[in-house]
Amino acid sequence: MSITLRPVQALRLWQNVALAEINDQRPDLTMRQAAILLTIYLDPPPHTVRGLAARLNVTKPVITRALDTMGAMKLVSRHRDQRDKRNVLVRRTVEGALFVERFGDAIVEKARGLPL
Amino acid sequence: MSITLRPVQALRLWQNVALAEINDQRPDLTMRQAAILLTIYLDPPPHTVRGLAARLNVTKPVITRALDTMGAMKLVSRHRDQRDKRNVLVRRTVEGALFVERFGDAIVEKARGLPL
DNA sequence: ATTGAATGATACGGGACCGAAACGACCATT
DNA sequence: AATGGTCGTTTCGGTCCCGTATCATTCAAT
Repeated sequence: MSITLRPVQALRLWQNVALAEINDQRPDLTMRQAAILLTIYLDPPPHTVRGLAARLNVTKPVITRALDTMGAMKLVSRHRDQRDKRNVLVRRTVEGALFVERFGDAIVEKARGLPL
Repeated sequence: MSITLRPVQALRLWQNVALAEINDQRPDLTMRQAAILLTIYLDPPPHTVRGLAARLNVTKPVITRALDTMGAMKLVSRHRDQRDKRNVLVRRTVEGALFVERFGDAIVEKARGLPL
């Protein structure tokens, strides 16, 4: 068994989530920022700039800038790797975990309300 | 009965769709643009700038600019309302319909591949 | 110690978006 | 015809993002 969605339901779901996100106070993340954030919170650590860039298939400055922005939002934090000081380890934060959790709940809620 | 998703599944779904969108050639839409496009294709016409602005709870320039961008991408088209020439009617395009259809299919596909 | 590779950050020019305000075209009422 | 309201667009100043190229730091191998 797997999650079954019809295309029109999928689109309606995306629309409803997008509408909800837009109307929240929080400045909305770009698609790339969202992908980075979710990767940090869903994929197993450690997460480095280079690793994230490879995972998303984007350049490193994209990751650096996204971490700047989301770091200012307190959604992620950066730490130098003490074993190899070239590396930066990206870590989760309490605020970030809460944000991701709320986001997941919002999607679930919109999915529940979908017409069949 | 309704669509049932667990939060972690919802997040994984969003991540996978975002990752797929980023790696497609197509320049990705902002959250607002996506909401506008989906509203045009899912909600019943006619669609006006003012109506879309009210639906999304954003200002009119946001709609105008999004229509500029997505019009250049051929995802939507604009037409003056001949009955009231102040209005602009936003219409679907073949390319836009195809884009939305593909997007829906992509979400469905990612949902199907979700671990339980 | 020196060299070369690897990592992440930064500089630069260009483009897109935002909110607020002003604008032109159009309609409806008088 | 004049007036006030409605609709969509444009302008303004500012911020953020992008891709490319370059930079400083650190590591590893000589």
